[in-house]
Amino acid sequence: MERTTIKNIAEQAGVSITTVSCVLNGREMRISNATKKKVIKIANELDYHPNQLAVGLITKKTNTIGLIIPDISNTFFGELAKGAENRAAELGYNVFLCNTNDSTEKDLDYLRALLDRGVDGVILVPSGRGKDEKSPECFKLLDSCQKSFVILDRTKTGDKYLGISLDHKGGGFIATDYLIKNGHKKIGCITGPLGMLNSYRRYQGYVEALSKAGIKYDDCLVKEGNYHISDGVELAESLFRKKVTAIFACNDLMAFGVFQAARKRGLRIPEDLSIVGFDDITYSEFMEVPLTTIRQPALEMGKCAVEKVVEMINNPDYKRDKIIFEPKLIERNSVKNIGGDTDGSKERA
Amino acid sequence: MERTTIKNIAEQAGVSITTVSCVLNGREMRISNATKKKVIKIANELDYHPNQLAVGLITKKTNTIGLIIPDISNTFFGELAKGAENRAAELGYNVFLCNTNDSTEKDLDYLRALLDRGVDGVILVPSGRGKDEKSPECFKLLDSCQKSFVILDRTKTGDKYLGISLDHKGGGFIATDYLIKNGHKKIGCITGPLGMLNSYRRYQGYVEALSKAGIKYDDCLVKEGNYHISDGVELAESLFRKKVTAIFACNDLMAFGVFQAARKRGLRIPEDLSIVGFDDITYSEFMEVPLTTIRQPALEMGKCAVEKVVEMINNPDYKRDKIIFEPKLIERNSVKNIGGDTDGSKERA
DNA sequence: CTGAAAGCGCTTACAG
DNA sequence: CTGAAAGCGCTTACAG
Repeated sequence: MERTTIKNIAEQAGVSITTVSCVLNGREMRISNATKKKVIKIANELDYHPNQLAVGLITKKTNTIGLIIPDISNTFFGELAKGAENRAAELGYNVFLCNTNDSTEKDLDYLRALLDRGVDGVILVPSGRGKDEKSPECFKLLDSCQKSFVILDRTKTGDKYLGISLDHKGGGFIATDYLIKNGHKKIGCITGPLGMLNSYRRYQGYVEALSKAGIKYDDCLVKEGNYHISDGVELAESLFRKKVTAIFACNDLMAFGVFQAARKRGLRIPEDLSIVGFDDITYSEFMEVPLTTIRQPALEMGKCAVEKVVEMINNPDYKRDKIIFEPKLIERNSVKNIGGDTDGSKERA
Repeated sequence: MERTTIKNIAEQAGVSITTVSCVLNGREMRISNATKKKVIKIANELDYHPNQLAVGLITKKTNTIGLIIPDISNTFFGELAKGAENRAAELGYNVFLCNTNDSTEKDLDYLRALLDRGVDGVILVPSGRGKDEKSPECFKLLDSCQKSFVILDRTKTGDKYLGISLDHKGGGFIATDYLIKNGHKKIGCITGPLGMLNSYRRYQGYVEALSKAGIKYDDCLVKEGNYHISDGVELAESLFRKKVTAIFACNDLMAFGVFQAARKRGLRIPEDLSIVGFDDITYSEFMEVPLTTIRQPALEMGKCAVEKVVEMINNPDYKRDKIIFEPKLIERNSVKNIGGDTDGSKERA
């Protein structure tokens, strides 16, 4: 069963391939209704589907988008990808998924591969920790390749690209401020890698909330992690020793780690320790004590990313603005009011 | 900056495109070292990368694999996808990710799209609940399209395809048997949709373990869910009323739901209720009480799937066997020994 | 050692 | 209303 081609149809219909192509593509050349019907009928009978390689080669349009992501098994990125993929399908695009394991070298390799495959646009969640070897090359290629692309989540400050991200600083602020409003003064912070801008911004939000409340910043209360559960476990330990009453974990995974460390130490949450996370991944709601956290709308962000690339594809001089999603506090049960002002407070547990 | 083509190189080098193609592809035609070097040098200077659409069109090989999956944001599938994607990259393949939201119609649409794009093989995790409208069409197409493919996870019994899955019945047996060995006799079971073979098999394992232990099967103790956390919450309630001492939840997500329902009811785990899950997703280890569960090696299964398609691609008459991964009991803290025999028991909490 | 030619499956001016 | 021809960017016999 070879695939049927336009040529097969032409032969059976006794017309030229030009005619077949035209009726199948609805070209306006007033083709007689008779041959039009005949061609369509035969095409259906033969279950004709155009070879997209050939179409792409000639039209320079593949209806294909590349999605480069650090770790698809990470729930946050998984939702980003899902949002993107679903929206792409709605808009008639297929997506190439590229998993980089946070290696900028793979960013570059994949970008090349995508370009070689003629994708119409690419969505990039850049790998790495800030000072990456291949990152500059990757962006250079992006600049020169004339393709539509958007930087998702891990945008750079002041860059000239269409970037989609969250107000991470605002998120860090809200999280810390909420803790402060609940009477906490000795607040630990487990950050992500500070070389990554988003991590740094969350940390800045923490600093700013402290400062605004007139609480003296203490560097000993800040620990740099790497967004893994294990970091939460380890770094929480040293924070416990400093007698913090609350911890702002810069992602939910590390917050889970804190839960675990607390359990081991016999600390009850939120009675003995309050926690706020960041991301609001699906599982946060189902932890032993449902986690209060800052929500990132991952699904919508992924969706937005493909909408933007597609807009750029259809309109090459589309304005490359920045799209900043709003962080949102999701109040659950991991924070205890230990005597702050009443607004924003919440008694439970 | 147009992409450089083979023609550009040929012009600059003053040779034919045939020559360029040959040296770049290492064809054995004893091309003089001089022109060989010249061509390569120019190709590098111009940063030449072959247009894969053209290559694919002519060679009928795209080094591309389609991966059709029900829900990429589900941790289990996310890991499957990650394993697949990483291994594909190692083997020189790019993957098209297709997210079906468990719709067989999308299975079919995507399969068509993949075929139109000339993928060399496809990995399918079929959608649906058993009695699906589009499922037969999808398999018919798979049969007739002459492509290498493997059915992953949701294999059908007795089908003639290369299927990769787990011994689900064995897993259900191990889970239930473990509960029995820990002295439980009144064991509830929250199943997946029984129209899905894998779900049914897990349930069969439960039935078999009961029977082997001489415990009378009670249909009131079995509730059919849909693998969502919410199912766990709801169905656990009715099981509590039946006074079960243990619950086998047929996936970890529903086990999380049971945790939540138990919490609401003031039931302690494992003191008042023992639970065993299925899948061993990342988060299970970090629940309030680390979940005892049956592990599915998702990463390896994804990896295996691409290895098999690639083998089939390279060797069209590759034997289409079945690959069955072994389920493995992961003992953690959600089961209490209430007086069973000592082997397999575990005192904690 | 090298090139002209055909062709992969399509689209699109252009000419009847 | 319809078709011959050129061409997308490549590969591969085939002929020198």
